[in-house]
Amino acid sequence: MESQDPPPQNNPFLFTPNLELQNPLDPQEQLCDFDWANIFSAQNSLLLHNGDTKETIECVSSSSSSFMAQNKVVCEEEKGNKEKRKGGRVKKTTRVPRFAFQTRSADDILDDGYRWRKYGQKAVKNSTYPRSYYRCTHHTCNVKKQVQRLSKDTSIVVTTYEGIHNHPCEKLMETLTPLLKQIQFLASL
DNA sequence: CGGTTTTGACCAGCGC
DNA sequence: GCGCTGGTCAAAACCG
Repeated sequence: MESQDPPPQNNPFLFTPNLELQNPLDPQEQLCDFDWANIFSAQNSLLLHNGDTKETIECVSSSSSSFMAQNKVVCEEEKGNKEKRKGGRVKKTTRVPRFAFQTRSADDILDDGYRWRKYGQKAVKNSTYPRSYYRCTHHTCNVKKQVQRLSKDTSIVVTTYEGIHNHPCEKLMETLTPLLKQIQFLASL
C-alpha cells in the first residue's frame, strides 16, 4: 500500500525490536513490506513474524493513528557482528540484532521516544547524502542507529537500529508516570 | 557550564 | 601489499 497522506513531521512511536532470526539476511535484498498504518490501527502491540526468515519483531505503538511511517522494514541478524572500538578496531564478535526501515519524512530524525547522541557523520559512496551515526544516551545502553536519506528518493529516510534498549523508553515513562501516580493515589483511598 | 553536534583523523576489513 | 570504504573517536565548537 502507498499512503497518500502527507508525511508526519515526527513519528511518536515506540519500537521495541525483539529479533530471533534464524537466517542471516542481506539488508539490501531482504526488504519485506509491512503495512504500518494498518498494523498499528488494528492493535497497539503486536509481534510481526516473517515465515520465510523466521524473524520476529515486537512493535508497540504509543499512538496508533499517529504512526504513518512508510511501509518498508528490513530485518537482519548479524552473523557475529564485530564490535569495534577506537577508530574501527575490532574488539570481539557478538550477535547484535539489527533492523532497518524506511520512512517518508522531511525530518531525518524520527522521534522514537529515546534520546540519541550523534557521534559521527560520514559521506557514503553512491549516495548524495551523508550517513549519520547515533548512540543511545542512556548510560548502560549501547544501542546505535544510522540515519541516511536516499539519494534516489530524497523524501525517504532509512533508519537502521543496532541492538536492543535495556531500559524503558523515556517518553513512555513521562507519559505513564503521572498516570501511575494517579492510580496509586486512587488505590490509597 | 554541561550536554550535544561537528568534523578531521584514525583504524580495520575487504577487494583487487 | 595497497587503496578504498565504513565505523568510531575525540577535540573543538556550539547551544540552551
